[in-house]
Formats: sequence, structure tokens, C-alpha cells
Amino acid sequence: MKEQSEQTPSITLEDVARLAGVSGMTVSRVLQDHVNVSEQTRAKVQAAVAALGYVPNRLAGALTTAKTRLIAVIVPSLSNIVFPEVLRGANECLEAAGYQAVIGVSDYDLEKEERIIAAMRAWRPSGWILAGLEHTPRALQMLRVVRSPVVEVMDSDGEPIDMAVGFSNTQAGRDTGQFLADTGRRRVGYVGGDLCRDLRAAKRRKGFEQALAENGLELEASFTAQQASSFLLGRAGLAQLLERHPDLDAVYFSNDDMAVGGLMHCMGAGVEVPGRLALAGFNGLEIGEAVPQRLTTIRSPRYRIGQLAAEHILARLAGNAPPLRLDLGYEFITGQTT
Amino acid sequence: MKEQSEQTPSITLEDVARLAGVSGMTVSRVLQDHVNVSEQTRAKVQAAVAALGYVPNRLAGALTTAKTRLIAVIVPSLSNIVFPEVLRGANECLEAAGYQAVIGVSDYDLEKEERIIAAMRAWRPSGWILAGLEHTPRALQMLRVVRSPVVEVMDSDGEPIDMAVGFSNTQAGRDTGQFLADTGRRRVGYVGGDLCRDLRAAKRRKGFEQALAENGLELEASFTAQQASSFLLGRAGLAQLLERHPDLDAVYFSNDDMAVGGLMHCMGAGVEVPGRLALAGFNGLEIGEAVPQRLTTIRSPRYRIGQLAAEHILARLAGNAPPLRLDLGYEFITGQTT
DNA sequence: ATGAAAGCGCTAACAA
DNA sequence: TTGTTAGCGCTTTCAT
Repeated sequence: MKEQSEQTPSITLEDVARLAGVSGMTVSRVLQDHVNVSEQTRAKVQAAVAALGYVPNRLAGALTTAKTRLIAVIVPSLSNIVFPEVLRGANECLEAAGYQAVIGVSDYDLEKEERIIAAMRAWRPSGWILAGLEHTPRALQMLRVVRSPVVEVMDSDGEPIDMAVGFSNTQAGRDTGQFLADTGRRRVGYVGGDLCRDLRAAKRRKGFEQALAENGLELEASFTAQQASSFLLGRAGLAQLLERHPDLDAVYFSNDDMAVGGLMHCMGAGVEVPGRLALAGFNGLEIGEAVPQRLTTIRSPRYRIGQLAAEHILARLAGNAPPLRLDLGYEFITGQTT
Repeated sequence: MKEQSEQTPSITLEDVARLAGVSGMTVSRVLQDHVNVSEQTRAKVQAAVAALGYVPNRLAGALTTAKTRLIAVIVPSLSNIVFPEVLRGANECLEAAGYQAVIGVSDYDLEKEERIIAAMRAWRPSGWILAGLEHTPRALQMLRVVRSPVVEVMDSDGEPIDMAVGFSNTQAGRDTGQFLADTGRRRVGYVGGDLCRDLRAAKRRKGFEQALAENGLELEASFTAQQASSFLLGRAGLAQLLERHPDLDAVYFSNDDMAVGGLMHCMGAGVEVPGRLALAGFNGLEIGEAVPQRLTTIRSPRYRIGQLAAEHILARLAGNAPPLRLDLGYEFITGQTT
């Protein structure tokens, strides 16, 4: 078993300095690739570092410089692949630059997000990445007084605190609604998860309904559950909706997880798609391409959004002024389910 | 635009002390819920904290106490839902205890994992969570000399550095091989991603082949690609395998992403499952339950593993000695694809 | 119950 | 090119 007791004092920069026969400051300079160090000294120091297995203490460094190189990344969920991909994009960029992501998961709960923000402030992150433009008043206040760059991602319908990298969820919903109307659908339903929590899904639905209205249509039926969206929920939701409203000719889903679940219901129950029923989702998940009939959906640039969010933070920290708002748009994918 | 210049010096514990008319030490005691503080003083301090909007600096605290409450979590991938779920389990537990996860992504590359470990040491994490029992010699060395608890997750086939929470991938593969043999399959193929990188998938395949051998069978055909596993790769892989070996009567996939892709190929191409072909996967993803024919697979307790890993670290830090190795097993799901 | 002093390990600023 | 000094913001220890 690993011994926890007897904390051997860790090796410090002073230890390295002593062994190399120089001052601590010189060691610090070598480690920071400072120019004003002679080759000879540099070599001596590097040898001492290697000999002792010295690992710099970033806590101490960050305390002195007041720069942590810690980036707070707060996502609503890790239960489907969407936010992990945002995180992956951000992390790839941050890691390459010597920054470290610290994560928080809000469960689509703005109160919880607020608590996470409050707690994370204590680490003095060099930057913040958050999902969405909606936050509690106190969360907004905290982020406004924070002196580090803040990027809100995955949405562009609203005012950012500082910077935003995303796309219009409302417009995505509109585009889908218009598309279904254009392709002759008239009896349209909706299947979604808990919209009070996923505010971006709510915006898509709102945009969707607007587009229907502009075409003289309205949502005939809707299934929403107080649960997180999922394949099984989409499947069960569509089954239930069709039972009550067998005459629907199109269904819009809150996202692809739900839509793929819906498609699976149709395949299992022999509901002809798109002949009898059209299905449309959102996100552009890979599974939507792998199903026998490619799903009609919208691909959100999730990975790219994460990457750009990180890049914008780094640019700002480097003294540049990247665009405050970036609307990356999205790709409408006309599949075989419409 | 946000002002970056003129760094207003941040509010410190001394500022709070001054306003409350006490010493810094007393403020510190109040913030740590120390017992020896009078109610009156406590109230004064709390009022000052609120008035100034004081946020303690954990960098400074951690530097003094040599306890960061930072937990390094290094996962191989964020490209499918498996490790995000491990991370979710760990984070839920850590967050509740006031710990903070800092993440790294190794891309299934042990060299990269080593670099991440090397870099993360500088933050002096209070604990480490890593995937798998295989690491580079230098990574092993670094983790052995680290004085904080280390938990290796998602595997139990091998020797852990410190603690391990997982299951036997080899046995999972064996069970699947035995099951296919028991159900009369004789011409068995394999479809997987890059096995040099995903070592746990490689163990499953090895166990699978062992079980076949024990039943007088061997793998008739195999498709492996130098890419990450995915739905589309599974679909294309199975298509290719069946083209070359149309007489296969069962295929084992490296995981459920691949297997669901394979099933989609069968549904699209009219390959009768399980009549003509049996399919088996691994992980127990939700999508495997939502497809028209429930996938035969093994559910790995991913969320629970993340949770337990975190709990064990916390227990160790609290002075307890939790079990060094925990084999959580798994659930074999007999679906409708076999 | 409260405070003073010292120091965690590092780097910025200045001096030599 | 190198070293000295001071201090980042906190907590530990010891005193009162």
C-alpha cells in the first residue's frame, strides 16, 4: 500500500539552484527559457533539474504572476456526445498552449451553474468557457467582474457577457420548420426532452413554430418529458405521440439522440419514413449518418466551437482583440428521413 | 470590450480582516468553519466578506497546506460517450466534496499520456484517475513517486500502480466468444478499430479468440482500421468483411459504436439478423437498446467506475484504506442480434 | 478566542 | 549574465 504519511518535503527550485551552484532566480530563468542565461549555466541547471527530478510548482508560480493558465469549462451535460466534443476542441487547443482545462457540469441547471462559477472563481482561472447566453443574475454579475476573458458557446441568440462563439438555435429551428413546410408536410408534431432546462432546444422549438406559423401551420402535437433527452426517450416519445396522433406527417425532435430513437421506432413498428412520416433532428451526430436512412438534421460545429472558444481566450490573453461574437452557422443536412 | 489592463489588486483576506476589525487569521478561521471563533466575530467577518465580495484564493491556500484538492483525470478519448460517463461519475463525487477535476485527453496514445502526466504534476494534484493499467515506463515511474492516490480505471487485467477500479476486458471477450459458440455459431469474424491504441479492446479480442479456440473454433476473418472506432466505421467494416467472407455467421465488434454501425449495415442491406448473422458488441450503450433489435452486448459500469474511483481517492485522502483493486464485473445483455 | 510571525515556492523588479 | 530582495495570499504554529 502507498504510504501517505511522512511527507518528504518536495524538491524546490532552491534545491536545484544549490546543486547547480547558482541562484534560484537563474534556475527560474532557465526553466522559463529566458534569453539572458549563458549556455554553460543553462546546461548545469538542466543537469541539476534532471538529477533531482525537479517538477516546478505551478501553484507557487501562478500565485506570484497572478496568471494561472487554468481555463474553467462549464458544460451542461456529459450525457451525450455534444459537449464532450466541445470540450475536446477546447482542450486540444488549450493543452497545446500549456493551459489546463478545469471542468464543471451544470446538469442544465442554471442555479447549479452559478454555484460552480462561484466555487471556481477561487482558482482564479485565466479564462472561462460556458454554454449558452442565459445565466442567473448572480452568475452574470460574477462573470462580469471577473477580469479574465469569458466565452459563451453554442448559441448566438442574445447578448454575450464578453465573447460568444456559436450559431443561432432559433434560426436552426426556423430552417427546419420551413423545410418541412416546403416539402409539403402539414401535420407536424414535436418530440423533446425537458425544455425548461435545455434552453437552446427551447429556442429551436420556438423558431420551428415560428416557421410553421409563417406557413399557416401549427404544431399539432407535442411530446415532452421531464427527462434528459436520449435514444430511448425519443423512441418511446414518438411511439406515444403517434398513438395519440396517427395522422401526423412530420415530427421534429429536440436533437439527434431523440430523432434516431424515433427513427428506430419507425423501423421497428413499420412506419414508413419518409413516405408516411418525415423525421428531422438537430446536431448532426455521426449515428444519424450510419442509420439505414440518413437522418435529416443540422450539423452544429461543436468541435470547432470549442476550439475557437479556446483560441479566442488565448488571443485575448496575448493582448489581441478577437471578434466579440462569432456566428459559425451550421450545415443543413437533407437526409432520407424527409 | 473587456478591459484587460490596470489589474485592480484583488481583494484579500487582509482586506476583509481590516473591514471586520480583526486579524487575517480570524478571517481564515471563520472561512474554514473553525470552532474557536465567537458568534459575534463570525458574524462581523461574514458581513465583511459579503460586503467586499471576497473570494478566497485557493492557489495561496493550496500552496500553504500542500493540498490542492485538484484531481487529475486523464482519459483516452472524448469522442464517444464512454469516457465522458466515467468523467461524469468522477466529477459528481469530486464536486460534491469540494474537489476540482482537471482533465487530460491522451487520444489512446501512451506517449501523449506520459506528457500529460508530466505536465500535470506541476499542479500537485491531490489524486489521479487514469484509464487502463498500461503506461509507459516513465509514466509508471512518475506515478509511483507521486505522493497522492492513483486509481486506474476500466480494467482489471494486470497490476495497478496503486488502486484499480474496473472489470476484466479479457473475460468480457471470453464470455462473448463462449456465448457465440454456445449458440451454435461456427464461422466467426471480428470488426474493430485500431487495436494498437485501444489496449482494452485488444484484451477483449484476445479473450474472445481464446474462447473460440477452447471450442475448436478460430476467427475466420477480421477487419481492423487505423481509425478511431465509430458507427460509420462499424458499418463500412462489416460491409467490407461480408463482401469478402459472405459465409460468416457471427461478428464480434470492438465496441457498441462499431456494432450498432454493423447492425445498421445489415438493416440497410437486408442481411438477416440473427438468422443469417449474429452480432455482438461491448459497452452497453443506450443506442444498443433503442435499435429495433436490441444489441447483444456487455454493459460496462462506466459511471459507477468513475464514481468509485473518486470515492476511493477521497477515502484515501481522509486516511482510510479502501480496497486496492475492485473488479466490478459487468452485465451480459442477451439481445436480439444473437 | 484571537493575534503575530514565519514561510509555502515561486517570479518581478531592481541591483551589480 | 547573475544575484538579492520582496512579496503573491494564505495557513501553521505558537503565543497571549
